Amino acid sequence: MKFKDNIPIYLQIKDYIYQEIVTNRLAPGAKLPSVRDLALDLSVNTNTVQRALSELGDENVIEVQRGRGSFVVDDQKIVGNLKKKLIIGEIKVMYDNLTKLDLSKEEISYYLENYLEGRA
Amino acid sequence: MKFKDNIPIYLQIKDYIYQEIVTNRLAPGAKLPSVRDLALDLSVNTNTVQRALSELGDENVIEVQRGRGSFVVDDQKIVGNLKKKLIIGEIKVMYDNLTKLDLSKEEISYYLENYLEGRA
DNA sequence: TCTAGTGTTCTATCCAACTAATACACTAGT
DNA sequence: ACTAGTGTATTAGTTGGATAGAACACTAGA
Repeated sequence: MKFKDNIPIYLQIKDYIYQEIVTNRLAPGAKLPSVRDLALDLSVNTNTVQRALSELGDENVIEVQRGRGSFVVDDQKIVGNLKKKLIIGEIKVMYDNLTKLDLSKEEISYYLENYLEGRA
Repeated sequence: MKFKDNIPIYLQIKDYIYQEIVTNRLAPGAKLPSVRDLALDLSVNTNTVQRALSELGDENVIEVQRGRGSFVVDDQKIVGNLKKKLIIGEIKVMYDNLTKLDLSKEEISYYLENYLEGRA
């Protein structure tokens, strides 16, 4: 996995795991790879993975069990809420940043339609 | 000015100046505050401002003149292109991130409409 | 020519993120 | 009991961003 500069790796790992969960590649209740395996896969240090998983545990997105492993929270509703939260979060950041450029709601709407058309 | 953690301050200063230019609060050809004044205004170190301005200069968004000051590039077309580039950039990041959550173009469109409605 | 205002450079220090290597603590199966 | 696999913690070292303070280099006007 390739990481962007200027954004802490442990945050990018969190995002990666969010994605795996929301897309159901890591289903509710599923066991995550061990911190050591993840570190190998992502070519980062164990401590960096540890930090990411630890925060995900604090957020109740995964359940971290000493000696057993880490597991996606086994609750479809929580996962659904997470997905919605991530989606709205992305849209809000975009909207707020465009607002800072003095774009009106109508202008934002216009640019969005244009962009989506280009993806047709 | 308040800065976010996890994002280098000099990058946030760049974004801030982008905004000032694109919104015409800093018109083409206008003189920017000195690095020392900017550092005071933003409550950061001179060197941090220096780094931001230096990069903006490399990008030809401003013209940095030793002994005179820094000036917004005096070319309406360049400013216009900058604005478009920033807008498309914001939208692209949002779109790509939502795609990573396995959302289809139609789903993205749906969530966007919903969000914009809520801002009516 | 002097001076105030500007950008530029340098040295030193601090801190968070990251790495490396190792050890510790717990769990489950044999 | 032992062992393999797991999360957790510690100590040490590197790097990039940010700070502080000072000096240098250039410009324009008095």
